[in-house]
Amino acid sequence: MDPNFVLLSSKSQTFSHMGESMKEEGSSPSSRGCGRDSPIPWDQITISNFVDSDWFCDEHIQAKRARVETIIQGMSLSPNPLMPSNNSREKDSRHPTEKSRENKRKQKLPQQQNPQGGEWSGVSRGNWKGESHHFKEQFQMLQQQLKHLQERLFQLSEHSALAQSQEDTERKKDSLKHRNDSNHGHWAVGIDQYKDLKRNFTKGEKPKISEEESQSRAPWLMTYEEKTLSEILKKELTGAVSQVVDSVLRKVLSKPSGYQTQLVNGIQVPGQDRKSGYSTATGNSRKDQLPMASSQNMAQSQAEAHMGALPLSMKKCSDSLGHLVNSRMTQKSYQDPPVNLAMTSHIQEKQILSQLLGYGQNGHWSYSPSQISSSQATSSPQSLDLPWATNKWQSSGMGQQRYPLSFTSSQVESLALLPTVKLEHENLKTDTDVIPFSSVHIQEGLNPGHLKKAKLMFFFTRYPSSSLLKAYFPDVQFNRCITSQLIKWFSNFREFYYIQMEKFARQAISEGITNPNVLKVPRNSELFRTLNMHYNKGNDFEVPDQFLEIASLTLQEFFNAVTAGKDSEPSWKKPIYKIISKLDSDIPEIFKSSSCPQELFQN
DNA sequence: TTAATTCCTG
DNA sequence: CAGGAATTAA
Repeated sequence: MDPNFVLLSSKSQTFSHMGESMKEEGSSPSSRGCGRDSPIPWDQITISNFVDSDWFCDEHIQAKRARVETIIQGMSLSPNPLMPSNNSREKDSRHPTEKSRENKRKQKLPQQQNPQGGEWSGVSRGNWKGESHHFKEQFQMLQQQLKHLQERLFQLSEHSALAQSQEDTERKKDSLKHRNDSNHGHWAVGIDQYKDLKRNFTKGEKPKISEEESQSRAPWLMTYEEKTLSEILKKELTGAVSQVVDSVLRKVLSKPSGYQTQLVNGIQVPGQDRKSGYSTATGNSRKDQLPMASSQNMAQSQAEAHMGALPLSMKKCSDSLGHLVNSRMTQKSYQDPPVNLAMTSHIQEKQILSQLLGYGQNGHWSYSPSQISSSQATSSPQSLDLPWATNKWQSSGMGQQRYPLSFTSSQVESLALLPTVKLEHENLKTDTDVIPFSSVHIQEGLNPGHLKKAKLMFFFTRYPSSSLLKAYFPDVQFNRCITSQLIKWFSNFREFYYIQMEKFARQAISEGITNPNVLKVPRNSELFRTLNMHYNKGNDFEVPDQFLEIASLTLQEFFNAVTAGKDSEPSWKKPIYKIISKLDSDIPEIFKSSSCPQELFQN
């Protein structure tokens, strides 16, 4: 599945706003100087620094408060300010030629896409308008809560700095113990007035950070009081935010009941046949509105039948990148709540929230892989290593279905084939434990690994259609250029193939052979060696007998034609081409794997 | 027109 | 193997 890169993009995108302040906090020398520098994720940095290092840097408190407020506002504000920068980044990250090509297509197609897209967003807007209001209200509630917390914290910090009696600390100890025991007295430290709010917002679900974990992660020189405050703040913030997010999602997911069964693109809906989902989709279905060629659809469902959801790239080959991305993202928001809430990263949730709030539509969510990789490469690993996101992804199994989570040696080796930027990206991910959907992410272009794979595929198909190629290169982002490049590859393969056949056929004739039936291509023959050298350099793959038979037949056809003196005719090879073109066979399913060459070589 | 193919060249 | 020209089929 590729929500991956949609998600990744959204990660970098959604958080770029708040990330401005956060990253600054996590990595700026000043904060490092105050707090002890430790490689902890920034979500923790922000919180623990907030209560920790700020105890020692009082002059920063005001600034940090402002930051937190900015963050919260950023969550409820329009992400629109992000859009322009993102778009420009997307464009800038592309090659000029590619860019112009995309632009051309975008100018050509809008008539077909926009009406559908517009109708689509109109519908969703209408359905979710009421929800949006509610969400905004909840967010405002959150903001207020946070302000209260900040004020409270500020007061307490002052108070504790002035008069920190032993009696006090003893009492805090007790309350902390009590909290550990019962998990009820979250506000035993004297913030009782927040108890009710806390209950309202946490509703049984506890933040993942356990007491021990957070203590071991933040073993600062804190008093119990401070620790307690830290814990409370952490739990409160994470709990409240996730609660709101979850409630939002619950409402959204339960709302458009009809969509759920229709928007099953790549998403297994229990009790619902996915293919019937395709066929019975109505005009309201996103799927139907995707401007895709039917052949692509077929290839898609065929591929999906074998490997689950396809990467986004396959859905983008009709050049309607943004529209398709958008629709796919929305599909995610329709997923089955119980399952997918667990599988949905916070990034996704925030992304969805942004959409629910009325932003991020009209195809502005489109991202090129290059943009994603570049944005990830430029952001700090820590900012990417969001523990909750990682945990949820690891437990989701979504990424695992299509993307190997760990690097085998061959996979690492294969990375050497990737473009430089991609390689850096991969390494970054490896280092930061955020591997899931990035290990085999969508390729913008074809790399030597793809060439290798294509050559092996030639053993099975000499005349692959573009739809077939799309099906067998799921990790490639198909566009006009890539498609024709692949087609050209096979054309070149054929060229070499036919040249060899003609050459050896003539050679046989010159050797005085009269019976074409003796012309074979045994594995010890020179012809085989030549072919194997060309298509299977390194002998990584066992040349199928089927191919050798076809080669023999080709050889005989050339032999017959030349013997009959047809080679004097203008296009005497054409009949031979026609014969051979009908001899394509099915390609083994393993070739559909995005990490195909490696898997083949391992076996 | 466009995509696919072949042929030719580097 | 890529690029370009020419041809062909849709």
